[in-house]
Amino acid sequence: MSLSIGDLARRTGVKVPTIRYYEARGLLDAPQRSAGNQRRYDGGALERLGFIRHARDLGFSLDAIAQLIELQDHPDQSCEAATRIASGQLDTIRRKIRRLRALEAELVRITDGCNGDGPLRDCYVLASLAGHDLCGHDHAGT
Amino acid sequence: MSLSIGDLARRTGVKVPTIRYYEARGLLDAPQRSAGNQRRYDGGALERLGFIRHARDLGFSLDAIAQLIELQDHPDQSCEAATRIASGQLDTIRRKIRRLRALEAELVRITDGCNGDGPLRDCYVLASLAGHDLCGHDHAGT
DNA sequence: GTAATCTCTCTAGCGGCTAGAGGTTCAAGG
DNA sequence: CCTTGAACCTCTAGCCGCTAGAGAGATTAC
Repeated sequence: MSLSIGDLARRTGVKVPTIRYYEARGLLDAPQRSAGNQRRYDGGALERLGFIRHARDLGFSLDAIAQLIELQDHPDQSCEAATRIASGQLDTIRRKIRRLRALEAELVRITDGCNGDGPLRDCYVLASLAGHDLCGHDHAGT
Repeated sequence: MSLSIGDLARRTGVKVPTIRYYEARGLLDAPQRSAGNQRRYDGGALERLGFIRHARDLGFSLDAIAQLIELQDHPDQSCEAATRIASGQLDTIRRKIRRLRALEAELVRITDGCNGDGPLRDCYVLASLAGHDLCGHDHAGT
């Protein structure tokens, strides 16, 4: 099997420049080249790129993915490190969700408080943004 | 009242380089300068920066904030535009929450499926990331 | 053989800051 | 009044994870 970068892109749903970017970042090995210097990929690259894509879809950072790939290459260790990375990612996502829910609540409060057709000088949206006094709780990020 | 950029930073919780950045982006008016070319702010700047900070905390983009400021400066119009921006932001946040919840569910499934002490070659975390077959649903972003 | 479509490398840009270099000004203490 | 040390100035570059575009060369289908 010999795939051009475009073939690989079509098969994995990862865009061509992104594939090159992953190579530059060290996530993908530099592949063989054709006589005319074009990249030619094999099944292994297809698999690895699929892995990367899937992990990206789940929100893992490229650094985390690099660590996971490193782990894959040493299959005799315990998988504890891999689960640790994954649960770290889960924590990150949960923190983001908590924060966004707080923002959602606050925004609902703000938009609901405004009837939407008065003049701007009385607009509850703008007033809420201007003064913390109308806001109540502290919604600084964590 | 005459505040240095550092005073302003302390009072609003916005860092000094960020204040200068906001000025360069046109969100803050260029303030008066001291004889030695240092920025000197008045109460209006304090208020506006508070507004920006609050809106940033709620996740508004700088562009959206620029629009809101523009609206503030024309207080005779209807406040419909302001509510529209705010509910757009609410939509954005809700979309993000939905997506993150899907990722959370998938990550829970993956980490729960792994006992955490087998060898990496059998690790359910890595296997799940490698193959979409273990994953089931499509969690592409929207 | 030629035209259409890839592909190559390189650079620059997005948002929203953050960090650092290298130099000037300010405010407080002696 | 003078010195110190903190704060300030401008400018450039870097972070993440791509994305877009220029200008040139390779490949493929007919």
